[in-house]
Amino acid sequence: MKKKTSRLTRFELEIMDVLWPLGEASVREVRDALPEDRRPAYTTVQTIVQRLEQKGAVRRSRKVGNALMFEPLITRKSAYRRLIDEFLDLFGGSAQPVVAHLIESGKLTLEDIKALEKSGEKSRKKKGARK
Amino acid sequence: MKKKTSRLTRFELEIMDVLWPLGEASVREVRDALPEDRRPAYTTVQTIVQRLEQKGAVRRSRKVGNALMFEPLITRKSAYRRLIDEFLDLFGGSAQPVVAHLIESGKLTLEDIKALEKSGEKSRKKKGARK
DNA sequence: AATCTCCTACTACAGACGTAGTTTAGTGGA
DNA sequence: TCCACTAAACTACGTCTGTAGTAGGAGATT
Repeated sequence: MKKKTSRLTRFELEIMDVLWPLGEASVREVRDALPEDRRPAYTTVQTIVQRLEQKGAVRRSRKVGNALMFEPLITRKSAYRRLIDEFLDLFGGSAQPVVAHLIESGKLTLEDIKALEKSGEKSRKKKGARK
Repeated sequence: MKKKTSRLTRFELEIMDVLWPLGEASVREVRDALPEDRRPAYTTVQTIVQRLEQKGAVRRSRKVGNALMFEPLITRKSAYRRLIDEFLDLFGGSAQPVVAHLIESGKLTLEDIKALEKSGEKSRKKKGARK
């Protein structure tokens, strides 16, 4: 059974967003990949990576020189899903009020919907099998 | 200019969800309105209401007996919007990945979106003058 | 007046987060 | 071999949240 990975915070997610595409990275690489403006201290990134490790979201893959490499243990999809589910709980678990707001505020346009319609159909057809 | 009301937490939002429909309520009334299972101590609710007061989300409206009544200072709409905006920031500010996930997980159907889009259009037309 | 009750005010506290300094240890070159 | 780097490990700390206890006031009950 899937290990119950706990919720990721904003910053943790940002770091995962670096790791997911790279497959693996050292703390320094992660830090360097963050936008230059608000780029935290090396040790700050290190701390967060450690916390991600404790949470079971990443693990040490190998050592390069004297630096550890970290790789994701959870998928972007599962992390996103988790966040979204928790967020929806704030609104009684229903997506509708949220989406209504998105539309009302113009954050979601007809174009978006059309695009989603396409990819949504495709992926729904393609995957009868699970997750 | 609009006062910068800070973000509401899950529990704070739950309490606002009691206050919004009622218009005003005492701490006891708020507490009693919460679901009987997980109903926190009286003083816990009191603390949260006080924090809501500090955050500028509610204010004391009047005194009934020896109890204070509290009324919302912010609208549900603005609070929701705030939460949603912050949440979207987690995903780079775009609604699309979120909505894509909603669709994929079956939490939202295309029909839902279309229905919402219609009403959204209507309300957007209706109100050229904002907020 | 002495109590009882209910409410407000104040205080507390642990765990999560963002943030980072300090100490220690491993590695590659001089 | 010894040093300079750089990374890992540990420690720290303020703020926010959920959670609640305690002290003290004001009205209701004898």
